[in-house]
Amino acid sequence: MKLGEGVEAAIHCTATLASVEGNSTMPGAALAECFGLSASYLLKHLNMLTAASILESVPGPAGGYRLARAAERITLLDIVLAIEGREPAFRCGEIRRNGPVKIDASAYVKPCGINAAMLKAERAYRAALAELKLSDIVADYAAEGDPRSFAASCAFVARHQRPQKSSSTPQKQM
Amino acid sequence: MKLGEGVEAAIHCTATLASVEGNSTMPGAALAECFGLSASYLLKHLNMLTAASILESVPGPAGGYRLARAAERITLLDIVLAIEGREPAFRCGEIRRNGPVKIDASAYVKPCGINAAMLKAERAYRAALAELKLSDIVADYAAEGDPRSFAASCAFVARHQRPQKSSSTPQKQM
DNA sequence: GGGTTCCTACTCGGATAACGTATGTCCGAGTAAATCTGG
DNA sequence: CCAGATTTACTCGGACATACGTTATCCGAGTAGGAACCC
Repeated sequence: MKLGEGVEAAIHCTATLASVEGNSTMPGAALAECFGLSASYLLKHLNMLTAASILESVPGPAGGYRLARAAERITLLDIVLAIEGREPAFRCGEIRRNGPVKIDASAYVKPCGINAAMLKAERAYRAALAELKLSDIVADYAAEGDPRSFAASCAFVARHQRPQKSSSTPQKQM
Repeated sequence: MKLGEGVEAAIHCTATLASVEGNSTMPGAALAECFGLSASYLLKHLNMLTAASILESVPGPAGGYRLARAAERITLLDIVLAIEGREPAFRCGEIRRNGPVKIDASAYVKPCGINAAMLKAERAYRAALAELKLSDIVADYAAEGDPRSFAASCAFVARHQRPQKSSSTPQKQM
């Protein structure tokens, strides 16, 4: 049981993007510089987040990434599933059937109890992740984090964010 | 997030070993045959379970594996941690510090909020796994599983278990 | 001077290698049972 | 016939190759901005 390295980067980048104002975007290279990561590799993860409709990408100069929806509607579960895949961590290979004595398939119509137990635990994990909204992460960071690092992050975002010409989404559509 | 293939084998084997009576043992080769696995590779996982004090191994002829303690005192969490390691699935690389602007280390004395959130979810996962006792798995299998496969498993165990010398319950059956 | 056209520079996106971990296999150390031998 | 040492066969344990997945990198497609040019 081990999560990929990209999950951490994805969460940090998503949290950072939650600080950009309006429909401005932030280039992936800036995000990579922000966390000392390889820009080329981070793009892959950001692309996965885009495919999962968590981020939006704007090509061309002054382009970049932006949250696809409000931070209140993004959970850590969304990010983890986007990066690690939606498959359950425990995959039942039905090895109970591979024994030497072959039994009729009708004996295995019921799901494997071990698989059910593991999936039950995993549902608890995902439920806990679904409770954690990105907006809460950012709020906690602003409230309990060190003011110096918070200010530095805000300054970095303000320096690298590129306002859009209201191409796709106007100011606000609430 | 993906669990290794060996976790499934380890749980199945441990559940099977819960059916052997007294202090009898069952060879690893028999367990491998029971689930159609590679014997050489299964030994590695069984060895990990032994190192975690979940199983006991008896060398020599008529040797094999046996539960180190009652099935009521073995949880799925014990097995998963023995195979996958006790490290948390989410490893915080502290990438927040790797930014271009260097800030004094005193700004990072507080733990990373993202790491705290992920660990909180993982605690929920482990707590759910700790609630699942091996005895419950076996009981559910005996109660709700198909009688044919259950009988076949019992017959396989009875055929391959090897009573030990100090056993006070001798059973001679071929 | 204004509008149009072309060019450039910057962005994301996917295809392509290198590394590390998990998987799979092999042979050696150890032990208890069975056997052989001597009394 | 019984006791003891020896042989033996079976077990686990760790060391050695292999395969897959993740990590890391590069180059190409696309777009918007800016500059040059013509009217």
